[in-house]
Parts: sequence; C-alpha cells; structure tokens
Amino acid sequence: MLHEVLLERKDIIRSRMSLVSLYETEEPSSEIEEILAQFENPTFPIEEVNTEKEEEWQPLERKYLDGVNQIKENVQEKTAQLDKDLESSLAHSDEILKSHRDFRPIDDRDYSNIKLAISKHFDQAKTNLRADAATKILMLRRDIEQQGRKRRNFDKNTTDTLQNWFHDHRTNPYPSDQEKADLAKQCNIKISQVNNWFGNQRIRSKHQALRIEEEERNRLAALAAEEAEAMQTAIAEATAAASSSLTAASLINLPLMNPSMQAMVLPTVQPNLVQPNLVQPTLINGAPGFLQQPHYFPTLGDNTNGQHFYTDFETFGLVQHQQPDAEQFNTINYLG
DNA sequence: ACTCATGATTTCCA
DNA sequence: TGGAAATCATGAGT
Repeated sequence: MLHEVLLERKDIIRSRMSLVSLYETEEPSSEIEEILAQFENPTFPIEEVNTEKEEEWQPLERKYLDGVNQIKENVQEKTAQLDKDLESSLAHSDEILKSHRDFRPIDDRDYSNIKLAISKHFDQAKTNLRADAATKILMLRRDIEQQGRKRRNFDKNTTDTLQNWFHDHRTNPYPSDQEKADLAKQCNIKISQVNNWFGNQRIRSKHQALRIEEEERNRLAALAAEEAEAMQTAIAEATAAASSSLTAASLINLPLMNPSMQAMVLPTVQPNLVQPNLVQPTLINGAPGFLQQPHYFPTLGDNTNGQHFYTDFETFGLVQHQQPDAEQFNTINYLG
C-alpha cells in the first residue's frame, strides 16, 4: 500500500513538475523558486474554497498554511546553519592556507580558489535544501488536494480506456498489477482508482445482467398471464353465448354435471314461479338440470355416474395434456 | 427538486 | 490482501 502511494507520488512529481530532473541539475532552478514562493504567498490548492462555504475548508486551509510554514521554518533554520558553517569553513580555510605558507608560497589565487570551492559546495547544499522543500510542498499540496477534493467523474478518454479493457477481458476482468499500473498511467489516474473502477464495474455489470434476466422473466410471466386472461375472457364470452342461444326446451335435455360446478359458472335453471305455464326444467337422471359447463373436460362417455362429459378443446384453443382414465377422473376434485 | 450514474469508502470473507 | 457487496456522497441530466 505504501509502496503504491510512493509510486504514484513519484509519477505525479515526474509528470507534472519533473522534479526529479531538478535534483540532477547543479543550478538553482527557477521552478523550485516558483514553488517556494508559497513561503511568502501561500495559495490553497483547492479553487472551490472561494465559491463554497468557508467553514468547510477552514481546517484544511489551516493545515496547509501550517504545513507550508513548518517547511519554511525548517528551510530558514537549515539555511542559517549552512551560512554559519560556510563562515567557519571559510575562516578555517584561511587558517589552513596561512599554515601552508610555512611550506609553500600562497597567493591570492589560492585564497579565491578555495573560497570558490567551499562556496560552491555550500551553494549546492542550499540548492538541495530548497529542492527538498519544494518537493515537500508539492506533496503537502497533493495531500490537501486529496483530502479536500470532492468526487470528480473521470474524463471520457479514461472511461473509454477502462471500458475497452473491461470489454476485451470480459470473461476474466481482473487486471494484473502490471496491467493496473499500465492502465493507471494511460488514464492518468491512481492505481487505487483503477482498483475502485474495476471493483465497481464488475459488481455493477453483474447486477445489470441479473436485472436484465429478471426483466425477461417478468416479461414472459406477464405474457403468460395476459394469454390466460384472454382465454378466461373467451371462455366467459362463449359461455354467455351458449347460454343465450339455448332455449328452455333444450335445457331440459342437457346432460348433467356436478351441481357445485354449475353454481360457479351459471345459475341453476329454476322453475319459473311467476310464469308457471312455461316449461319447467325437469330432472334428468334424478338431478336438477343446469347448463353444461364449458367443455374443458375430455370426453369420457358414460362416466359410470350416469353423467356424460363433452369435449371441446378446439373451441377454446386448449391443449389437452393428458387423457385421465375414468377411475382417476372420478376421484378428481375438479373444482378445487 | 428528483433521480440515476458513478467514484470512493467500508465491511466482510477466503 | 484482493475482491465482493453494501453503502455513502457527489455529479449530472431532467
């Protein structure tokens, strides 16, 4: 984890500020001085601070200012120390040269050469000190930025790159460490962000697949229900039609069925008490007459109960699954 | 203002 | 420790 962070920081520094090369140069760099201008005029690394609630940013801003100040004091302290050391080194070199006068001739060139060499050495030390401070400031700014930044969506290039990789490896969308590093570099995001993205992407594409599957199931279920309802309607209509076309006389000769079934679908034909001269329904086979249930039972002929069953699967488009044998049918509770 | 997308964080597990 | 899953918080479109 720490390693990852360091790697990322190194990348940032290299790509954004090319600080690494600054270390290699012998000369004081204007870039370093630019960064160290923060000492005199610290600028908070987050722009939103001006447009949003002050309280929200204050602690973070305080942290940044304190951090910069600490770096500044450290530089000043060490610079002062270097200056003191320079003085004493120069004084010491004077002493040495003077002592050398006893062995060899010493002229002004000797003095200026050694002073130049010593000064150069201390200048380099100071340059390194300032480069070091500049690095610390950049890191501080990055930390602050990290802590204060609200979530930003990745740009299109980034999401495209990640998306392409994901799609190309959709059978096994698990990038290796090396591939994660490559993607991070390519997308200019952190390795941890690559990890987040793939974590999110994997779980979310999985959920999406499940959702689509479920929607398909629901669609088919709805379709089946719709068909069932249409069938019910057709049955009801056909029943009504059959009922209205039947004459009272024809009712008499209709075969009998289970009375409770009749109650469910059609009213029992009762003797007409108001107009007793009308033909009264009679008893057939000793049972009260009633209209035949829609024909969704198979023909069994005489079912041994003296009742006759009709078939009319074709009428309602029903599929006859199986032909129950008489014994089975007699024991079926077909209403319930 | 609502709602969904999306990046980040947290929690749990092998 | 890496990944799955749940959850949080913000971005962005309406």
